Amino acid sequence: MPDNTLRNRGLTIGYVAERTGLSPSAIRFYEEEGLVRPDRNDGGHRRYARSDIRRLSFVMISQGLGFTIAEIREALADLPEHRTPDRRDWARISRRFGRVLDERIARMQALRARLDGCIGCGCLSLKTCALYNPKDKARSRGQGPRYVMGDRSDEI
Amino acid sequence: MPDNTLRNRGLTIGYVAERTGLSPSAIRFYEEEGLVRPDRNDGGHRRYARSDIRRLSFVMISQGLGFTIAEIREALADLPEHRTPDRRDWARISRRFGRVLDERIARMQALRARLDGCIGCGCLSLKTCALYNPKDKARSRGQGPRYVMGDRSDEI
DNA sequence: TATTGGCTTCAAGTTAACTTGAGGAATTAC
DNA sequence: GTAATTCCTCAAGTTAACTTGAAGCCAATA
Repeated sequence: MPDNTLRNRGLTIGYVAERTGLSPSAIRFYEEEGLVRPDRNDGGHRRYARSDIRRLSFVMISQGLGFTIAEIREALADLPEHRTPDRRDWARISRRFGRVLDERIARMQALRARLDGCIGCGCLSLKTCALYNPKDKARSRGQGPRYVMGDRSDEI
Repeated sequence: MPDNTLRNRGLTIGYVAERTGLSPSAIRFYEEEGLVRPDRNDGGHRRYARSDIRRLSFVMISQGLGFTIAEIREALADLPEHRTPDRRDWARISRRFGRVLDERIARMQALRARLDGCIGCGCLSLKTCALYNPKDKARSRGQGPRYVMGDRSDEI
């Protein structure tokens, strides 16, 4: 009575899909993206290791935290290739993601504070509007001051 | 000497683009999306009102805050159609967005806290993993407990 | 052995928020 | 009046993260 999860050594994509909740197409896509590297059996079917379930779970959790596949791939690149990743490995990656999350929260709070400062203003100019002017956008197209959200010049 | 910003009553798309920093194609796209409704002159060219600069600035700011076009459209639907929006209008919308931002920050902080709780765990199961299990995902495909990030069953 | 049913590849579709390009008309400048 | 801009529409391309479908092997089962 062969275990139907193990066919010709390794887990089938269907079983991994069952266990992770991902669709087979998503798992294949993650392979294209370099997040997993399953073996193949003689017939050309993918065969996964048990640790791939862990990897894929990490992918799902990371996505839930708002990370892109590129970021996740980079984080997973830190994992040992031939050793099963252990708690310490995951902890390292998690701490790294935690720091990124902290930065994001800080940025959101800064935006939030600026919005608070701007509520009720309504006639902001580019020169003074903190919301409009966060330097990370660098929208300066054309030179000279452009007044926005206001009617300070060239009234119609 | 006609003001080159006003051609046949109203602002040209080029001028509005200059003033907002948006590209003409983006402004046309926002029209398709229902964020602005310019007039047309006899030749079929778009003619914008001055208040459209304000609307478009609001769009840009809102996008910087992370809102989608659909959300922005909904917010702008609150604005009076034929009256130039005033400070009170903007303040109302801004407060609404502020509340949404607050929620987002809270959610991020909750995720952050869960990540902290999970660092070092490494062998989580679906039953106990707070990160994997946020109900907002509702990933349950197929019934029965699925263990993830762990090797608790069917060891290879 | 035959038949399901799972698995394979590859191409194309999906959403968001736009951009790019083609082909042509309107407007402005000289 | 003519050239140079600017604008028009419409179709298709772009990125991310996948899904869907077609056409056809591979594998488990009766």
